[in-house]
Amino acid sequence: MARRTKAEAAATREALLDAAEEVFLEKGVARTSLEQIARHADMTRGALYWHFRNKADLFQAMLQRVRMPFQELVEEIGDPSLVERPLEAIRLACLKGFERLEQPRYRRVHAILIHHCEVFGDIDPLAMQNEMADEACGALIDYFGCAARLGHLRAGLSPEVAAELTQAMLGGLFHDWLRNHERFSILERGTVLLDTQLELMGASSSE
Amino acid sequence: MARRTKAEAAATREALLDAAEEVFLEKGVARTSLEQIARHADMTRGALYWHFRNKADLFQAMLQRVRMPFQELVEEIGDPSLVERPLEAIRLACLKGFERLEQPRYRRVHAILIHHCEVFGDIDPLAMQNEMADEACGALIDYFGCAARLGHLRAGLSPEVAAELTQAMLGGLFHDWLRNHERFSILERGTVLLDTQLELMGASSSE
DNA sequence: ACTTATCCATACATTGTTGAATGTAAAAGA
DNA sequence: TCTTTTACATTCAACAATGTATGGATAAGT
Repeated sequence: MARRTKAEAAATREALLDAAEEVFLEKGVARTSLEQIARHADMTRGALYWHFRNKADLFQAMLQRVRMPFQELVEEIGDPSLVERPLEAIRLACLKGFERLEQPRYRRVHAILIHHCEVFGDIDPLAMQNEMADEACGALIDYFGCAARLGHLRAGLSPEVAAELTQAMLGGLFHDWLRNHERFSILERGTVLLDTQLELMGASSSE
Repeated sequence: MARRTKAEAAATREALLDAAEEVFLEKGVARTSLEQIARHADMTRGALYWHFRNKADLFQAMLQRVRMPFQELVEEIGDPSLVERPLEAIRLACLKGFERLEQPRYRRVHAILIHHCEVFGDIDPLAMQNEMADEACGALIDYFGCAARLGHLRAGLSPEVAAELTQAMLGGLFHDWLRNHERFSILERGTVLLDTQLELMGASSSE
């Protein structure tokens, strides 16, 4: 066939990634062949093997479109007064994360990463989940530690336990929602759960 | 080769299931062939196809060895006074669950179900996880509702939210631990997290 | 205008896996 | 003891998926 212009080539690359998301989410990563993905994008495997070296390379490119580190969420809020209210910083960052997750692309890719793929090639999704969890937990420990020094935490509650508790709760909510997002809105339920959890853990005097 | 006695046949069946657990956990379900499983049990695919119809049948048989419904955990405690202390019932049931999960067989199979398999054949692990989650959440709502009627819940905390909070926290802890169990003991961390969470949610007057 | 590199389709060789068919020797049953 | 069934091993046909090699047409560079 005919060669495409650079913009068209970039468009087909995006189309292939979109098709990969949809088919991966529907059939699982292992059970989908590269031909199925290509045909779903109205292309052939030739196009796929031109833009990506193999399935693992395609997968990594798919992930790279939805990176969402915890620190970025806090920085995007851009409220300097949050330094004095670390619990509120956690709350707003999580809410921002919830809003992102409701966008189809973020939701689909994370659902694939967590529920619809196994180890394959040189890709280990569990290692990626570990990295994400470690980074989130580290940030939470920092913020809860700051809250503890400011006296914003309930007496007897260590910042480590508070961070582990919050991270476990958020992770469980995350997994439950990604399993079937039609059941509830993660923004709504996440707001309720996070607010009550933070209120339970916050110092009863101030807050 | 030679035919085995009935006891020996049952032993090879168990050996095949054990081998399936180990290889599934190491390589993922989709990436392991039936030949790899058979060879890991010092057998051939002939033995496997005799005892199981196909991969999905083997998988289901593997799951059937570790069923662990929430209600059974409560009933196994067998303390009738728990009716008046529903929060303590939840606590003891979860601790019993943690102890079970530390047994290698339970840990491995659940790790496979949650982190190392996708949909395949007529088996949908996400549907199974949904069933498990629904059952656990239903039981939690019952117990927290009972606790609310007895005045054991903090004022302003609805039993539904308490149940969702607890289930999300337990689920997150579950997933984190199954991802790599070497990092911490689910019994130890689970005890700490569950105790603090229940204390946070319990009525401050009594308890 | 000419060349070249790009973008993609098509065809082919190779491999891995499945399921079933067949073989077989001993245990169970009579 | 004789037959039948069981519990596997071995072999084979068929397919599905991958990776690569090749071809072709045009956009881009000069």
